[in-house]
Amino acid sequence: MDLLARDLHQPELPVVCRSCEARNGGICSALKPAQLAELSKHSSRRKIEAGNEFIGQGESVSSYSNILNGVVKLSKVMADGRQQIVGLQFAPDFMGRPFQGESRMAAEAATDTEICIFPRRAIERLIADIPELEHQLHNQALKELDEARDWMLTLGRKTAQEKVASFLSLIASHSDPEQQDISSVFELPLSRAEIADFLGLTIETVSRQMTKLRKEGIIQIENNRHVTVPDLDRLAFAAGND
Amino acid sequence: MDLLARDLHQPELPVVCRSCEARNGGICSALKPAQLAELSKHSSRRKIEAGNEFIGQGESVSSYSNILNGVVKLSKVMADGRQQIVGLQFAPDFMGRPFQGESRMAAEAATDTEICIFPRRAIERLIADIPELEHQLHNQALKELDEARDWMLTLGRKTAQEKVASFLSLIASHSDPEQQDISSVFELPLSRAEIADFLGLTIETVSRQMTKLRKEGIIQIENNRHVTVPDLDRLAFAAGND
DNA sequence: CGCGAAAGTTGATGTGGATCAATTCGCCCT
DNA sequence: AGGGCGAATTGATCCACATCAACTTTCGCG
Repeated sequence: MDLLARDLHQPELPVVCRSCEARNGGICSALKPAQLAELSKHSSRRKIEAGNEFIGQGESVSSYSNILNGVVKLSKVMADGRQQIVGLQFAPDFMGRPFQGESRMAAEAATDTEICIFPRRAIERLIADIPELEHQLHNQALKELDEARDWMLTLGRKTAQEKVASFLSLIASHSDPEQQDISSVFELPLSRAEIADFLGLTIETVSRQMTKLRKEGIIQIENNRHVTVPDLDRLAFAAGND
Repeated sequence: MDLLARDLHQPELPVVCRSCEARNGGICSALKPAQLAELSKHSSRRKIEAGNEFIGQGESVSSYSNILNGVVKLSKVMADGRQQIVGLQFAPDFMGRPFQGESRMAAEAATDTEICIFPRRAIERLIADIPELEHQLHNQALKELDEARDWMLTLGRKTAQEKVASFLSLIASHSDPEQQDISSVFELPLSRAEIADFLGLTIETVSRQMTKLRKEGIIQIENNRHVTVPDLDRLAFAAGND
């Protein structure tokens, strides 16, 4: 990685993953400065353009990474091409899982994304030394498990309308501008096709339900991607969350 | 727990959770004998009849437990009664999650079940002392996460036929009689209604698809619950796994 | 600025699974 | 064995979402 050298010579980046430290939940926040400095010798920062797959399904994993910004989608594909997105990861999530040789799904940048890459070995050595690090990863796994199970309810039991509203709620809850309690404005990180793959629907049904929500005044959409939600409670209601 | 005293006085149970030790993955297998003896002072064994809910959705969790035998279903319910089973747990899975006050779903015994209960405090104290224990729980969480994501593909993208076949494959893979590679015989741990809630279908559709699989010779069913699969590969094929 | 491709929308029609409605089966109880 | 009841099956019909097809919007690019 030639990016490594560059990062280390920028004075404004004294340690790699300063970004992680700044946010809660990043893997680096469990490390002491000395450990962080050690880790930073082996890590590098990388930009990935929207649409680029960086871990293929069934591929072996030789590195792990923190997401610094952007959205990453995790997906599974069946032999005949049917696809299901099984998770979305936002900064500062940690990706790749220690002590497991190969990925059981594909990871692809949904938006332009920056990640901080750690070689597999370095991470596994650190985990052996620092119990707090495993605790942190364990918590992230539990968080992802909760999200996956919530989504199972959505996939199995909700109507198309509720699914689309649930998706919009999910994205709204991850749009950083400090949790507007009532309203929210954000850019959709996914295309209609990707939303369909996340919700177990077709593009057309997603489009129709978005139009319906728009006509009911629950959302406004500009340029396909820019969404305004005037009343998050109404959206949550449409999503079936009481 | 009056059961506690009883267990401690049975000479054939010198430490609680002997059963866990015997199987791989139980929480006790990470403990040294001394730690196990200590833990056993606070733990107790309990039988739960099929159909009994023992952790309600939104209830606070004051104990954790190992499943010794039987099948436990984890489910979520919407306000209007729609239900989704989000996971099945088999022995020797660990249930309840440390450091998290309340359960986000209900746990109910699907079959008659025996569990070994540990008070919340005892477990959390042990975890602080024994990194290996957290490693073990982390691994279980990752396993459950994989299962949840596999099931998301099933819920979102498979047909009713494939869903039912996927379910039967899942149960077959957990029926202990030493992994018959080609064929398998087992009792269904769930009723048709529960299978429907697991698959995001209705009772009638589950029944029709079972009939169809039966008529195609992929399975045989006796007395509603007793299933014979002469060729597991054919079943896997019907489940959409290539 | 205007062309072209990709993405999204909208409409018409088809269909897999839901819903409604009888039976039939399996099991407990005496 | 027989009666009663919940669970499961089977059939008829319906409808939410898929599919197929045409059209429109957005956006990159010379």
